[in-house]
Amino acid sequence: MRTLSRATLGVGTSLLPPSAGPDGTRRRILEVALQQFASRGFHGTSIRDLATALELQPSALYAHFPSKEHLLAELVRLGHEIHHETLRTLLLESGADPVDQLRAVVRAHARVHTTYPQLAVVVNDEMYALSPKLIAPGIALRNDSAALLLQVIERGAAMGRFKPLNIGATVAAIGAMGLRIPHWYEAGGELSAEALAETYAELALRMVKPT
Amino acid sequence: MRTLSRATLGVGTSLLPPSAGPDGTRRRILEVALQQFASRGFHGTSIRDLATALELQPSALYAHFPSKEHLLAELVRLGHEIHHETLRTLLLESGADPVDQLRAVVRAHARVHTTYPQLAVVVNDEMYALSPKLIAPGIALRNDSAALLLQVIERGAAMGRFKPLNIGATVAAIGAMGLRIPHWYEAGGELSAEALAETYAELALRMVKPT
Amino acid sequence: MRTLSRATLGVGTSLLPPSAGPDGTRRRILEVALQQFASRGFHGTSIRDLATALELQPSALYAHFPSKEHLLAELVRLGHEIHHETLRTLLLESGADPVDQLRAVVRAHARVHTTYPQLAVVVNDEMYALSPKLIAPGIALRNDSAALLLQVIERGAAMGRFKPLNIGATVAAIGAMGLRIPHWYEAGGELSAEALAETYAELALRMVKPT
Amino acid sequence: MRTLSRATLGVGTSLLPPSAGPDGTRRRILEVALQQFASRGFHGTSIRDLATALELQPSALYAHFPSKEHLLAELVRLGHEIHHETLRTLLLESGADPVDQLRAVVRAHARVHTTYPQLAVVVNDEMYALSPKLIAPGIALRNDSAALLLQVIERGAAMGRFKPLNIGATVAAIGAMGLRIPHWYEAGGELSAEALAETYAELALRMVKPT
DNA sequence: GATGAATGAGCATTCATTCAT
DNA sequence: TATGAATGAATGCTCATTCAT
Repeated sequence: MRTLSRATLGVGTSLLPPSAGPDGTRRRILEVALQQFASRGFHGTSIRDLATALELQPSALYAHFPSKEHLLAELVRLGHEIHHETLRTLLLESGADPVDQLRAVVRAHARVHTTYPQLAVVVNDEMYALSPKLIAPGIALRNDSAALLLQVIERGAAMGRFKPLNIGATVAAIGAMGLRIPHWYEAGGELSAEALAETYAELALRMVKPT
Repeated sequence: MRTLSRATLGVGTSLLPPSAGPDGTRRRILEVALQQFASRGFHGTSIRDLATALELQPSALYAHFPSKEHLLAELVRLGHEIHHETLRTLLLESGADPVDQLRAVVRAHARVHTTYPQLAVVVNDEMYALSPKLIAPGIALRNDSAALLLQVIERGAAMGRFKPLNIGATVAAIGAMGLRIPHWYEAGGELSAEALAETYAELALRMVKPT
Repeated sequence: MRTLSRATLGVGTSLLPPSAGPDGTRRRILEVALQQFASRGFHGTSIRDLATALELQPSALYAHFPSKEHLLAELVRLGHEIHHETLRTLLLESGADPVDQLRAVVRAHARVHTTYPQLAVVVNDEMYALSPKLIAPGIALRNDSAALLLQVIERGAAMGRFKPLNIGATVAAIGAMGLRIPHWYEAGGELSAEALAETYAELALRMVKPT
Repeated sequence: MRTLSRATLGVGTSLLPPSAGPDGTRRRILEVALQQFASRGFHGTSIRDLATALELQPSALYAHFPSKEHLLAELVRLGHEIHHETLRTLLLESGADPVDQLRAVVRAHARVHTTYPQLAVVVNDEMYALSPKLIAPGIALRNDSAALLLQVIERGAAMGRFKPLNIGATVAAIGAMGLRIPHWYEAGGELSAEALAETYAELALRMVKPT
């Protein structure tokens, strides 16, 4: 029995970043897998489902990926890569002021989730379908991103610019705000992605109550 | 190959609320299913997995539930029930002040997620594995809860007690904070559930910048 | 494309010894597998082939054996067991005379191969399809049997009753004579199984040139 | 899971006779196929296995052989050819004495099996994977060889030089001795191929008890 | 309530083979 | 000659579920 999709994920935006590789069957497979894993889950999507959507025989996929799990692993890798990359880039552009830095990190976090919502869903909700070996690099990158946010807030607190409550809980809360975006935000609606990012940055600043 | 569980979900707390029914095989099945659906997902858990953990034959489960999907439906129903019940109770106790009301709602939201983390995970992440018919009541309850939070904030804003930014985004953000708790919070750690609830209530108040 | 069977293996005799277990689906599966592995080989026989011959669904076999390989392992185990058992029994009955002993061993070896030809074929030709773990006990039993024949001849030689040429080669030759029986001998033909066993015993005696 | 090879087949000797054709990809394919068919069986070896060992793509093999089965057929043909050729040659050199003739035939039989053990294994154990059409010439050649041995013994018996027991069983036994050589004989061990051939010839003579 | 044998559909994956390049 | 992408059938096996006992 077919069930409801997880959410109406933004259509029309490109599903994958350019770093996913050049057009061709390999990229098509990644895109179809991304869409289906995001809406029906990894275990809820069969190789036949993918093949049908691709108008290919199931066996043809194996010329491009050694297994269904490797397909997921590649998507998770891409998702972590674009997330990490975006955070790093915007943070570097933001200067030394903790307020600007926090704004930059939260904005980046939000923008990644509005730009690549399916990728974010797969990374966050389906990553655990991977075997320990394939999951490890993802866990590491995720911890890196949390650490980055933590350092920004701790530095701001040390400088007296932030008055955070429990820092760990605050970091978790700010992270969570972005993580859930793909589950409710609709691209093309009345709230633009840029406005959402700006709002979330402002909310984060309020959470650490800067002067 | 067995894979990592979704998170180290709090062990030792009772998995299900008393409303799940009296002890017995039926309750044991619900508890095992809750644990496995939460850690491996609905599609990632087989009836045989459940039966093995229960030291029962797969066919024995069918004396208690008509299908695997009904098992999930019952868990989702219980999760929504306890969530709604908790919110309603704490809100009724909070009086008319929007600040107290917001504090009550956020506290309740957090406490549900620290008390029944697996149930929260199943409700939020696995609900979409249900067929449209079984999913509808859950969607309705969820919208109710969001509406409740929205009303509290709008009333506070109208009374001049809150100065929210975009209200929809704020409601989503506050909801998200609680939803992610089961994925990182460890019961018995240095942060007590009560302290976390208090912290999240305070963060929410900061987000709407009350006077 | 279906190919010729390995040989027209004796039909009408019971395929498996009583030690294979009581009648029922499990035994039927073993018998069908034995027949097909013997004639088309382990890799040339599919689970669907077995299921078709059994008038069962492929999945039904898995209630009785955990895998196709375990099915083969059980047949190999039975084959080694009956071989070892037969040799041991006849040898014990034969008294202390090396001539009688050699006669007993060779007769037993021949009789096993005329009585359970399919089992012998599977043991000898398909055993190597097993993984190292499952193959080990079979290798051990086989070496035991060879050692037994070796000891009889060596003792006879030490007593001056036998004048063997190279003992290792002689043991191999006597073993080989029996091993090939299922590939040419036809039960019910003009040569009775008993006469064949007697002839082979005599040939073995000639090979060690007893007085 | 990779499994044990059928036996430690003599390495270092040339796998194929010169008649297999000149060096080049075609011969390399034949050699690799011979090795793998001998150790894992025809059905247990895939075109991909061969291609991997050859460091070639699976499709590349089809420039040299029309199908996997034709590859096997060519190996079987070569095996029968070399066997028949060796028997014929040594028999022609042996003169008219039945004792010399039997010695020659058994020696030739043994030498073929020590010189081309993999080829012998493929011919004897895998021939039945061929379709009836491709298998027929092999069966014929094999019967010719048996007939040749039979005639030598019958002639010797008629001349009073041999006192065989049941002739059919004796022929089968002598044939079997050679056939099993690849399964136990190790080239380079303490027993030389020549010594083994000599021993087997002597054993055969003892079996027919020549004066 | 629970079991054990069975079903029929579906699973991920591998097979030998083809074909345009 | 060789490749890389593809096919279509088949592989061993697992799935949720049923049913007589």
